[in-house]
Amino acid sequence: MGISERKKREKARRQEAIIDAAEKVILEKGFESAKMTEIAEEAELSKGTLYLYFRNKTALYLAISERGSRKLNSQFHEVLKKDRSGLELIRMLGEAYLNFVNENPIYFNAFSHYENLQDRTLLADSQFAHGCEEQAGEAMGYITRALQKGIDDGSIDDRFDPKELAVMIWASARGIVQMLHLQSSGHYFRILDDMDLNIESLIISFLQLLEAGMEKKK
Amino acid sequence: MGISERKKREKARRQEAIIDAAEKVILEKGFESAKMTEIAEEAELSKGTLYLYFRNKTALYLAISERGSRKLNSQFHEVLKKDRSGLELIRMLGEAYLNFVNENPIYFNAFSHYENLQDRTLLADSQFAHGCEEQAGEAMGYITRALQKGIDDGSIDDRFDPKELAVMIWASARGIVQMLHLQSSGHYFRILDDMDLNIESLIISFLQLLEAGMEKKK
DNA sequence: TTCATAATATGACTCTGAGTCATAAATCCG
DNA sequence: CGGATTTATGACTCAGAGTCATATTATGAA
Repeated sequence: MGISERKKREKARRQEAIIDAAEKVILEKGFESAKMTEIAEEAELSKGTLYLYFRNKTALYLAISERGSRKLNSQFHEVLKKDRSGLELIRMLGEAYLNFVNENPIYFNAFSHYENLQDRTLLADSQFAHGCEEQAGEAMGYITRALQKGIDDGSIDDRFDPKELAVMIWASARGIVQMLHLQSSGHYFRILDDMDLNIESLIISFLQLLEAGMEKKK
Repeated sequence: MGISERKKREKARRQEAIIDAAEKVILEKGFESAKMTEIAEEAELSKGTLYLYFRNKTALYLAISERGSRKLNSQFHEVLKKDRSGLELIRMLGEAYLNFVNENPIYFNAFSHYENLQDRTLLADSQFAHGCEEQAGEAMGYITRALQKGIDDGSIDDRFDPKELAVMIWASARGIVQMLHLQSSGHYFRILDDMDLNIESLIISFLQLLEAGMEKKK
């Protein structure tokens, strides 16, 4: 039936529009101070309508997180197309991650927000939480593929299990990128500033360190 | 004057007691669902009194975070006393961090909570936020010292700047430990479970990877 | 011991903001 | 067109953070 098809599309579109509005408000006020009423206003809807599309505020925030991970994965997807050695691909994935967080800090905040949720009932049965997990799995897939390529082409030592290595790289890169993110949002200013360290060069060194660890020993 | 001395001590002691109560409630209900009233009850005080000791709920949570980082640093301090090579010390610091988070997940949550705060006004002029930064700086100091020792005793390659390396290790270890923490609190279950990976062995591999990267090339 | 003053404690109250629901408007379809 | 169903509204409820007028307790001078 064509009508219910169209209705579904319209529903999806409105959902996206609400997420747009939420992002805009959050960008201005931050996650904590963004109010549902403001988001509704921004979306030119009433508060009640928001709740027809998102069970609660958390669901809306999870939706932002899911959108973010989708976007990040599409960057990763682009990288994997390149004709480079496995080791180079890993480096490029790292850079893509870094750029993504630099350019879209709001999504990184959304990720953290999602990960910090303690109330498991908010996650259960949430299509958005489900989507986030799915995207995370996909991201791992990209890293794993790059690593496998590296092992095959000899640029990465084959003593590693690519899946295990992928998780380590993913997690440690997350830590580094988080530090960058905190730095640029004013946190952690003392640690890094006192040390007179530049974060960009820090990341380059980190990639070098990882690479030195992964590289095939001659 | 002896009396104002005593009063100060009592004030500090009561503050600690409130933090104890807060930790207990949070342990049962999680950060999000812990209510000031419950914490007050647990501490056998009225809600209003809590606000004589902590400007707001965030300040109380920051105090927990500060206490956590103090405790972590005292573990680090113990490690640094050992008579081991620099590289071994780094490994032991990593293990101490891991154990700490395993045994005190609440503090790790408090750290994340602190780092995720977007509203800068909550951090400004907060003695607790200040304390957290101080502790973070101290933690960096421990790592830096271990690295310097490793460079001196030849277990770590001298092509690295120990301060820069310290930040990288700190940040990447944070990412790894965070993954462990999420895993054990039910999050991220798909990524790791689908992959049939054991987190303990993951961490060992991570340390090996780092060590391989840092080790002096012969 | 007595009393004024200051420091500390209390919980009823205010206020903000998330989430609900009775009602209204719009859309669908026979 | 008119009854049914779907979507939208915003006044309302309710929980919980934070406040404040009032009460209690401690202190030190007379």
